[in-house]
Amino acid sequence: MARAATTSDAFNAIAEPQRRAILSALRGGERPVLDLAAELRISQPRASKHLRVLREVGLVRVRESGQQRFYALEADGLRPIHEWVGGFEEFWNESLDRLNAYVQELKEEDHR
Amino acid sequence: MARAATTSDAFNAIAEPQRRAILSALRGGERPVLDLAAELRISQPRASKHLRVLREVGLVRVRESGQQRFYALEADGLRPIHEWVGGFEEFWNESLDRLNAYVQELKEEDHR
DNA sequence: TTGACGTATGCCTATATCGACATATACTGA
DNA sequence: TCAGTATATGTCGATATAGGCATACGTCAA
Repeated sequence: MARAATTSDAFNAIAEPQRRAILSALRGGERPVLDLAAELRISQPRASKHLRVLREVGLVRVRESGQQRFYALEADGLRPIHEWVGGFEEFWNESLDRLNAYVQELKEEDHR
Repeated sequence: MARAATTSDAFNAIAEPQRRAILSALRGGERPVLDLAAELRISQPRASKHLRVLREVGLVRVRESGQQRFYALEADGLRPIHEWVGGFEEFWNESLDRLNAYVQELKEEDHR
């Protein structure tokens, strides 16, 4: 065996920074491919490939209109991730020690 | 250029199912390596390597005790992910259509 | 019908793991 | 000192992308 397939679920889909950027860009509404490619400053083929991955894991949907394809968020797919991560919420460290350490850091940065 | 480095942030760290399993297992408290390897049914070297990745991105910390190393959750590292994903919360689809479809699914499962 | 435009895909190269194994390192007790 | 236990690491083989480029495909306007 070797490296496991990665493009098969939402966890892997959002592991790619540019794919996260695409999802963020789609928060403003559906967008055609070239539009997204331009905003992310990547080639059109690269955009299409990332969009394909996102589509396959159900994070975006497509609407065809003439020669354009408008991609839109399908945010429900992010929900399982939010829930999984949220399961660790009770372990987030909120102690005063931490807070103090943080404040110290800020101070030291100030003095540089 | 080629495939981007993946082991460098929390998003990538949790893209690996076994690493997610390790984090879940650590919710019960710190555990030595062999213990985790046994629970996940993976080899000790594999466990050590996954733990190294998790440590490098700040999702676990180690406490040395004799010849054992106890790994513990450092859940703060998951927080940025929770926040990023939470940013899409407003787009989650809660329409009645959806809910109805879900109820239908449940009914159909019942009739099988 | 033809040419331009918007997208999707196939091919190729470089690289990053995953997993298995063997082995090095470190600590412990006899 | 020495064997035994718990971990970490290096190496090797297989495989999965990311990116770039060329190109196929479908739509539209002239």
